[in-house]
Amino acid sequence: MKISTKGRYAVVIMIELAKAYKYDKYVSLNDIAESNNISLKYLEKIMLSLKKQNFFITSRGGNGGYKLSRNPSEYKIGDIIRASEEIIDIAPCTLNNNCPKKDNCFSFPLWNELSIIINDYLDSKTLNDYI
Amino acid sequence: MKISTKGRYAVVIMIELAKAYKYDKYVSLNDIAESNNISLKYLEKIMLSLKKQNFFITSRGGNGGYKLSRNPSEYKIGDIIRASEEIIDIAPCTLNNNCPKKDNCFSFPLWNELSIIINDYLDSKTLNDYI
DNA sequence: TGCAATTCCTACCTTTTTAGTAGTATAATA
DNA sequence: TATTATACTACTAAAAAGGTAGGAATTGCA
Repeated sequence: MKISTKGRYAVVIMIELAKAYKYDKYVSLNDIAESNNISLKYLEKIMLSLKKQNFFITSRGGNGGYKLSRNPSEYKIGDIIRASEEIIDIAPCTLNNNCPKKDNCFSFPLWNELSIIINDYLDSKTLNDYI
Repeated sequence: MKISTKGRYAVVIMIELAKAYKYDKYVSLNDIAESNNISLKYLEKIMLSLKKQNFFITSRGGNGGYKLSRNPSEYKIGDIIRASEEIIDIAPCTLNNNCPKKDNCFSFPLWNELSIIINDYLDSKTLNDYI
């Protein structure tokens, strides 16, 4: 039971962008890769997932990179992790919430409540809390 | 981010044993496997992990099986999942809690707090809550 | 006594997921 | 035009997940 590097790196990247937000400057992935000791190519791939959500605006070429399109406080950590294609769900029954036996299942309340606790926590925090 | 079948089935099995506790009867894995639609062989393997913790006493042969060695209220759900060899930890840094950079890490507080929330929840519940 | 039921134990195996890497195209800038 | 970036597609090795297979040991019962 863990959050994969994909979800974790996504948050790390977004925190870096959040830190640069007040300077209104583009941050290149190369900088993030080096300062966090993560492969550039892998970060590029993760960015591709996040890109679909319009989390940031980009610029190619020299002095280019990524910057947030909104204030850091408007990014929930839960949204970032979900966007990275990491599925935040504890069991198949909590993911779909459509297990036919859930009303007679003794363990469903456990997985369901835990899942809610985790999601609520991650949705209660924004990038602003980690700058 | 999910709990594997190993950890989930472990809890399912233990709940079944907890339900039978008041009758002081052995429950065979075959019964549990059939009523929960899980392969017997796989359950056997999971039991092997749990066995190390002296969670239950066993009897072979006809009318044999497993029964809890203590009152259901004395089994924390967290202990059961951990015994199943499922590691309940969100990131490497929360598992060892010895990342050299954790004091300067912007995301450590996030993973650390989430990890604590999950473990606290799972340790706050016992089998008695799911009978 | 012998057979059926059951746990105990080791080894193996297939599929999926994780965690990347490689290569190239495209765009901006100096 | 050389350099610095992102954008995108395809591939891959290693690990983890989710089992299966086979048999040995033990016990209860007819």
